[in-house]
Amino acid sequence: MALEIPEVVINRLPIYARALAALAEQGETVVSSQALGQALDVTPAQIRKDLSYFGRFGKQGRGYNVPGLLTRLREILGLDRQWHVCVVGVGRLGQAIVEYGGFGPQGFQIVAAFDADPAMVGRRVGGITVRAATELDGFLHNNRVDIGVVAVPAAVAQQVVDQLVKAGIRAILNYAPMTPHVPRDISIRHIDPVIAMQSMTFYIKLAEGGGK
Amino acid sequence: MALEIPEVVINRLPIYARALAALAEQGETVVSSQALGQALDVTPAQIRKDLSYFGRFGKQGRGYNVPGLLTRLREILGLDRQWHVCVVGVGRLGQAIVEYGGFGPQGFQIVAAFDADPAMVGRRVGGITVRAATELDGFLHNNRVDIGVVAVPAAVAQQVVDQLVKAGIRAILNYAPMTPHVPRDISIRHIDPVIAMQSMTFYIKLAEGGGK
DNA sequence: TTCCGTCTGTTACGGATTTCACAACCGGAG
DNA sequence: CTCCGGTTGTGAAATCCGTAACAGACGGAA
Ligand SMILES: NC(=O)c1ccc[n+]([C@@H]2O[C@H](COP(=O)([O-])OP(=O)(O)OC[C@H]3O[C@@H](n4cnc5c(N)ncnc54)[C@H](O)[C@@H]3O)[C@@H](O)[C@H]2O)c1
Ligand SMILES: NC(=O)c1ccc[n+]([C@@H]2O[C@H](COP(=O)([O-])OP(=O)(O)OC[C@H]3O[C@@H](n4cnc5c(N)ncnc54)[C@H](O)[C@@H]3O)[C@@H](O)[C@H]2O)c1
Repeated sequence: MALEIPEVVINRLPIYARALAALAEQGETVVSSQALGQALDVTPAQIRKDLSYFGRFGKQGRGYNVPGLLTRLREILGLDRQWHVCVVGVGRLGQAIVEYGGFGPQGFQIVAAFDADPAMVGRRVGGITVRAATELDGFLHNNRVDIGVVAVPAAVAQQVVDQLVKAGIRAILNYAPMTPHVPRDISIRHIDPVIAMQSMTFYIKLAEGGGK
Repeated sequence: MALEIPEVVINRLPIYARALAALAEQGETVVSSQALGQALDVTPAQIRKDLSYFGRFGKQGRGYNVPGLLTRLREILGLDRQWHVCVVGVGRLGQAIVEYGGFGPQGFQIVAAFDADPAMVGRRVGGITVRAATELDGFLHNNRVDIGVVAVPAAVAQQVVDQLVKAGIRAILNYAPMTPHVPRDISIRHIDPVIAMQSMTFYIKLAEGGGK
């Protein structure tokens, strides 16, 4: 609406929302920025400033209304709708993703899965039927799909991403161990446990004494 | 050695290393910061600055020696050693992690897996035998384990993290959808596809026109 | 050897992000 | 009704980070 909102702020909002959901489940009705910050290892000022980009949700002397703030955050992030997701690559990882029960309850509905391997096509995985990779373009043009999950080998990931982008996908979740190129107006996030570990080893080594 | 190196810089190094490994495999022997930056969607200045924290690895007029820089980065990150990893929680996700062939070649050896479910204990998964969760403490005290992977339900994740930390683990890769509390000298990274999607929806919504 | 185009390492700058600090505010106690 | 402990929202200050720019170095051409 008004300001340009820093991307780091947007990236923190889902964390806040998740914590608020947990508090709501415990029956908490109000929370201060201090209490929330303590739970999330974030400074209270950070939380207040982040939220202030979007409005004034708290009450001085009290804190924030838990269900109220949760609802607002969900509106801001667009989590009050259903999002359509497709998965490309139904190998080991792709199957695990399709079968994972954690997306649906959060509003991310897996509406299709594609694989290039004829042996995979037609099989039912986690309630949906695997389609041929050749059907990808057609499907995306005839159905609204918001987010594409890329779970193919790195060697073909760029090609798959290009297909998704050309077909009008707005966001990509990439599991392949490479950095695909996407236009600036497409969101992309990477999930890579190896990369995550490889930055932690630096600090382990440092703690051991920097040297050997 | 000298300066305090920003964590963002450390987090980018594995990405550089991965790209260099790909170039090396293609037989490339030199690369400029410009070329590398183009491949990774990072500015050349960023790459040069990042590397300059650690030394002078390039040659003016030429660029960087690919295998040489890769070797140096691997040394800096500690990727020239073998790291011992344990997995806690061998459910769907934990099994997929243990069976995933992508860790070993990168020097991350899964040396043990633990589960609280008696039905799971004793089974062989991906070449290792699942141990009882009660053995966790003992195992960690008798064996060097560098990194713990947490793949248990969110409700018990904090408890598992506490156990790992108390037993002297230095780094944790957390797959549970919550933010466990860890001491400042322990590294932790989170992998959560739902959170990743939940920040992208903000931008999809924005692109659709901010409104509806 | 000299010249030229290229590319690094580094410093200086500016923008982005976080932290600080406090006025304004809230609701309850007395 | 007033006071008080507690907490927000927010500018200003401080810090962190990325970008720009250029001197100096390199290798090849001639
Ligand atoms: N980030 C993670 O946590 C993680 C974990 C495991 C694997 N991975 C990565 O995910 C990817 C898949 O891993 P995996 O273990 O499932 O591999 P896999 O070989 O089991 O599965 C890959 C699947 O992609 C299919 N495929 C190939 N080309 C395709 C195309 N053009 N269109 C559609 N489908 C195509 C193959 O037929 C296969 O079924 C790899 O890049 C791997 O490195 C990531
Ligand atoms: N980040 C992701 O990509 C991703 C994907 C799927 C699941 N998850 C998360 O990972 C976790 C595991 O998911 P899942 O689908 O494998 O669930 P799951 O129920 O199949 O497996 C959980 C396992 O943990 C074991 N366990 C429970 N308490 C334990 C303890 N104290 N010590 C050791 N083991 C214990 C259980 O016996 C079970 O085998 C969940 O928190 C889930 O939300 C994350």
